[in-house]
Amino acid sequence: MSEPTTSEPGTRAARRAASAQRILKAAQAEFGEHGLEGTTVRAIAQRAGVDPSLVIQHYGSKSDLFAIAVRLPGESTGDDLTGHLFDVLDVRLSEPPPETRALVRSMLTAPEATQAMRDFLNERIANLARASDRDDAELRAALTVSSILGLTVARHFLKLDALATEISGEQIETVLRPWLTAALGDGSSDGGATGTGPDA
Amino acid sequence: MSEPTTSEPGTRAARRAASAQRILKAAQAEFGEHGLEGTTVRAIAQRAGVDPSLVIQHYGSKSDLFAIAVRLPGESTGDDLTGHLFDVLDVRLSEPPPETRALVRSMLTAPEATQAMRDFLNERIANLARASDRDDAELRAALTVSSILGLTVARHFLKLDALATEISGEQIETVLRPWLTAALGDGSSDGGATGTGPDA
DNA sequence: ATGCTCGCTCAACAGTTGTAGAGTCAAATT
DNA sequence: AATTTGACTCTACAACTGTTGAGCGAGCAT
Repeated sequence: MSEPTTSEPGTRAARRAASAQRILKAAQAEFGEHGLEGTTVRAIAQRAGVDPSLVIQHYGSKSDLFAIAVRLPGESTGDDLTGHLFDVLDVRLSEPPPETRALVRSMLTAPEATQAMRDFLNERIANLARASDRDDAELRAALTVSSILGLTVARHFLKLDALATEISGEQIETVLRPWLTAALGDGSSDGGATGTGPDA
Repeated sequence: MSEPTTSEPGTRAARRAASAQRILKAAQAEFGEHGLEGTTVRAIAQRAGVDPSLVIQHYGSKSDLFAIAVRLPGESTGDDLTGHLFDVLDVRLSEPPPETRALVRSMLTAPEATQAMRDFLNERIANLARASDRDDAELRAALTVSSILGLTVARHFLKLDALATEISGEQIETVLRPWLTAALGDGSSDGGATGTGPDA
């Protein structure tokens, strides 16, 4: 009686949206652990506590769900994507968000993920290179971004001993940041360590 | 009449060995392109020009074949493994060997490959760190190795624009090597460059 | 030449996969 | 209260997976 008719979030449509979200979260987690090919629709459904066919009903297909779970960028300039890899570096390196985990996990085996990662990193490199006037700026930017990628993989996916989750923290940033900034701006044969002057 | 009895490589056993090798090469190529889960025994067989069941007859199972195709190190100190990742850096960065491709491709999705990669890189880091006396030597070694890993992934698997196969060559090494050596030996806040003394 | 050996293929199976369609039951509408 | 809606589950299917065992046919020893 109290509420109008159609599209107001009441109980049935809200529950449906909640289901969709639960499925999406489950999918991100599962994709992030086992990759696109490694995760089954049934596993996602079980994790979300629903029937496998409901997953399809909601998202059309496993591939579509993956694309959404990973937020494949269309061709945007990357406004909210500016973080994605770099807040893993800039802010603090604790744990990558689920979407990033899902994307990185599949980037070597799923063509869609490879393409998405390639696009993302290419753009990131171009942005970085644009800030420098060196002639090898692009190569240096690529090396920088590659290093960050390697660090993410080594730390959060391979879980190397020296980069264990608890051991490091911001110690990594302390060592890495001047390294990277030097690599971007400073030449190899040039003399001065002209970094931004990090605290001792 | 001319030849003895049993194990001399004549025509039938030699052909068998040749088949085994052809299967192995096909497996490495296929694993290197699509990863462990992404490649089917049938695809390997077709590439080798044999029946799928022969693949199993030769190598027992798909997992066993993968382990051999990737040469999972048991616990050895890594004598011939010293190359594997570093000759991709040191010698010249053209194309990783098939075994490396197969291993890297699956390292994020196949637990066996993850473990193998982890072991390999951990040991590599330990070796590198042992050559320095800094207290953060291990962390710096890990960062160095991670960078190389990231570069390999970005260049040969993601095929980033700025690291395209033809564009770079040894230019990458020119830029990267002093960068890495500096990162290993030289501190950001410390004054003295007490490293091994890079040329130029 | 004859019988045996054995590298290889054929056919098949049991399990798993993504996905479609019919059916169910509670909630919303009248 | 009766009816319709629609979110969800059940059942099923066709395709594909790794793997097995029987059988074929060429190479070997006698």
